[in-house]
Order: sequence, then C-alpha cells, then structure tokens
Amino acid sequence: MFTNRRLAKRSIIGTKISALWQDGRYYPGSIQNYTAEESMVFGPSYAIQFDDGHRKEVRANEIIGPGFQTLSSVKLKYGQKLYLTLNGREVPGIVIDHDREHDVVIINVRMSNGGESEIERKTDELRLIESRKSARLVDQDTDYSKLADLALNTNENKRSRTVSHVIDVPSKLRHRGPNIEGEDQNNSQTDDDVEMDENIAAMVLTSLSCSPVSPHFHGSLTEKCHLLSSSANSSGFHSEPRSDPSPPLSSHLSESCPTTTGMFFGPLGKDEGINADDDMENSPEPKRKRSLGMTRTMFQCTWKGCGKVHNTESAIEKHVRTNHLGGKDSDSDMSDHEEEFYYTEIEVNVDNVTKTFSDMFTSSPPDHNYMDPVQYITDHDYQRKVDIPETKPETIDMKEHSYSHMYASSVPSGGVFPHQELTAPISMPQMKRSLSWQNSAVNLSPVSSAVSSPIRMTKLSPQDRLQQHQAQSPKSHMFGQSPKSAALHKKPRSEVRKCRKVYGMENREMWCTQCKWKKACSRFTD
DNA sequence: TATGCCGGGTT
DNA sequence: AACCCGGCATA
Ligand SMILES: [Zn+2]
Repeated sequence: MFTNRRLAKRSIIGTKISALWQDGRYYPGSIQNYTAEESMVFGPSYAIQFDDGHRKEVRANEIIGPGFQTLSSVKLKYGQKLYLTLNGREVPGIVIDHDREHDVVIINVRMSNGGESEIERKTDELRLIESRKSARLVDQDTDYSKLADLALNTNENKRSRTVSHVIDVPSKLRHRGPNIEGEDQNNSQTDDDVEMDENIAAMVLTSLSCSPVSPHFHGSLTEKCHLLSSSANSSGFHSEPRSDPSPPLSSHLSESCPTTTGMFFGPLGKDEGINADDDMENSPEPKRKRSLGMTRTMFQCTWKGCGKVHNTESAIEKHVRTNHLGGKDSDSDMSDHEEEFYYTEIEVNVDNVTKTFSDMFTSSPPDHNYMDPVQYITDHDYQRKVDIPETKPETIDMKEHSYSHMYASSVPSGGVFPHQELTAPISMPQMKRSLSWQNSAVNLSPVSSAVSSPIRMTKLSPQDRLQQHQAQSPKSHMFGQSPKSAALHKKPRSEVRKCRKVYGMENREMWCTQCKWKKACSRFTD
C-alpha cells in the first residue's frame, strides 16, 4: 500500500505536500529534508516543515502529495481541512466524514453567503493544499504565497496544471499569529476581536484530538489530567497543553497542531450553531478575557448523538467500547483500538465561557428517522453506569473543580451544524455501525475501513432491537396515529440529551447555567 | 432509578 | 436577576 516511490530524490526537497500530524490530520508543509533509510521497515523519513512553522519527521506513507500517498489512499479524519472547487472557485472545507469504501468524503464548507453546507466529493476532487487563493474571498491575511499548486493527486478543473512538483514557496512559513490559519476565506474574525481569538485559541488547545493509544487503561491516564495553564493571553497559539499525542508518531511534542487546526475550529466553532442559541446563555460571561485559567483535559465521546464526557481516557474508551462498539471485550492488547476513533480529547477551561461543540452532536436537526433509531441505540440504557466507575482516582474528583468551556473536536455525524439543513443522507461510519449492530439487513454500506469487529449482541435479535428502537423514535410520526388515544399532552421529553446527561453529574460545572439551576437547558435545545 | 425542568423560594 | 431546590412528569 505504501507508495513509497521515490521521485528524484533531489527534487523532493521543498516539495509542497501535506503530512500527517499527530492529531491524525494532514497539514500543509514542505519537505525540508530527506533521510534515506532510517527505518528499515518504513523506509526513508522526511523532515517536514509545516507551513505554520511546526516540523516533524514523517515517513513516506504519512505524506500526501505527488510521489507519495494520495488522498484516496488514506482515511481522512474528521476535521481535516482541505480544499475543493465549488462553483469554480476553490474553497476550504472540513471533513465531516470519509467513507473510504465508496470514496466519498462529506465536507463542510462555508458558502459565500455565510451559510454552510455539506458536500460530498470524491477524494480526487479534493486537495489538501490550496491551489491558489481565491482572490476575492481571501482578502486580508496575506499569507503564504501559495502558487504552489501541485495538486496532490488532483487534476480537477484546471486541467492544465501539470503535476510538476513545484519547488516550494518563496516566503514560507509565516510566523504564528493569532489566526494563522488565515487562509480561510470568510473568516469573520478580525484582529481586534480579541475575544474571538481567545476562543479560537482555546479551541485550538482543546482540539488536539490526537488520541494516544494508551494501551490499557489505568496507568496512563493520570498524567493528562492535571491542569496546567497554557501560555495564555489571547493569540497564544502555541500554548500547549500536555497532550502528548500519539506516542508512535513523533516523540517531541511540544507543539500542538499545526495551523489549520485553528481554522478547523474557528469556523466550526464560532460559525453557526453554537453561538446561535447558546449564546443566549453563555454570552453573559464571555466578555471577560481570561484564558490563563487552567485547563483540564477531558475526553468526549464523538459518537453520533452521544457526546459524553469523561475525565479519563480509560473511562472514555470503556464508554465507547461498551456503549457504542457493542461491548467488545476490552481484554488486552491486540484488540484494534477502535474506540480511539470515537472520542477526542478536549480541553476544558476553568471559566464559564463557552460553548461547546456538543451542540453539534446533540441538537439534532429534524433529520431522517434513520437517524433516530441510531441515536436511541447509542444512547440507550447502560450508558452511564458503566463509565462512571472509571472516574476513580486520578481523575481528580471533580466535585468542585471547574472547567467548563470545552470544545470537542472530531465530531462524526452531520450534527455538526445543528441548525439548518443537512438532510443529506449522509452516511457516517458510526451510524452505519450502529445500524449494522442491530440489524445487518439495514441499508447502508458496511463500515468503511473500520474493523469488522465481531460485535455481538446480547439477547435481543437484531431485528428486535431495530423495531424496538424505531418504535421509540419520538419525532417521526407520533401525531398521525391513534388520534384519541394519544395522550392529551404528554409532553414527550425532548430527545436531546441535556447537559446533565452529556457531561454527567461528575462534571456538573460544565453544564449550562440553566441546567445547573434545574431549569430548561439552554445549551441543548430541542 | 434517572433525567428534565416547572414553580416557587432565597439571596 | 442570579441562584437553589422540592417535587412531579417522564423515561
Ligand atoms: Zn444545559
């Protein structure tokens, strides 16, 4: 699989490519150096200079670009930034989901009108590197001069552009500034908008969603559970919480993710959704700037509709395994650590500022019923009891700790942008999974690259569960049926999980104020 | 038993 | 207005 093909060795230096960063996403950069062999197994290693200034050594199979991997040969992670051509113009997008099996990538893009929408594309219609700035959208922020145009494996519209690997850009990395990720076009944020910066920064901190594998639970978790203050102050991009990303990847980990990460969160975060209604409630406070508060690393389940937050990695893993992966036995080693894909690290800050991405997964739009069943399933019963236990020791007893402010990163489903449409019958892995979990007969393609983990259901037959759950789906019809019998007004409880459920009692301080007061939740509205 | 939150206190 | 909480409806 590894296209470790060499192309003129000398010419690759300076080649614009995208390389894998420890958060599992690819970021633009250029090959700075090439060390033949190094690892007998994986071949030469390449020193990558990311456009944002970070650097890292990677293997050929971790590079996407001419002569290396192609987009289609890798699994794009949620949150991966990339570019596509939309209406003749290149626009940045964020990967929502990548179905390798069908070579379909669901991308969220911000439209010129400010709205967002999800688009499906084949990998060969996507690029990880900007081919050129769309003059009009990208005003401000003169940034890297890109011209570097080699499309990674793309030809797309401008067929003329040959694939010659350009030799890098003239003025490369710009130093880190508040919003490095600048190139995102309609970035509503302006320099003066300090607060936003902070948010972004926070988000970034919080984002590194690289989840280490942490072999077995306990043992590893502690370290990551302490609060350390980041460098603070607005802009501070480099602040970096502990998160030692994946061990396997690099060793020195003094930086968080490269630039684009910000872009990733920036837009997602502030844009839409969250702020909308949430603002109402958190807004009051966000005014003050504090960012030096301590942050704490927590783990949030990214399974569609779940969003459960746990204090320890082992807890979240267990949660995922138990509740979403059909309770694969956790035994030891060897098991594919699939659960890693369903949770992400998040940083919680001590203040009550923000909003959470959780909205995204939770507030579900009036989507198809298909969704509901799933949600129910995942959500379903035993969720909570199972995970709490893990909260034992090191996790800091959170009774009075505070952190609130949190963001999640990789969110799987299309829940990303709650509001608006997104009726698109997207098929996200987890969804498929859950479906298959209960009923193999159900539509939807098989799980992508995922594993064919032998999930076995407990007692009910698949069908049973399916029916059972579908039946429960509150929304769907409800009204049409049994007119009279229908209770006069049995207010069916909202299907959305509120703070209490999402964050759990153990993280009460993360709840929205309304929830704390036992009032109607303002964060996860219906 | 657990969640969501109304209604009605207190501060 | 912010904050707290008894207690009920719902699941
Ligand atoms: Zn709430």
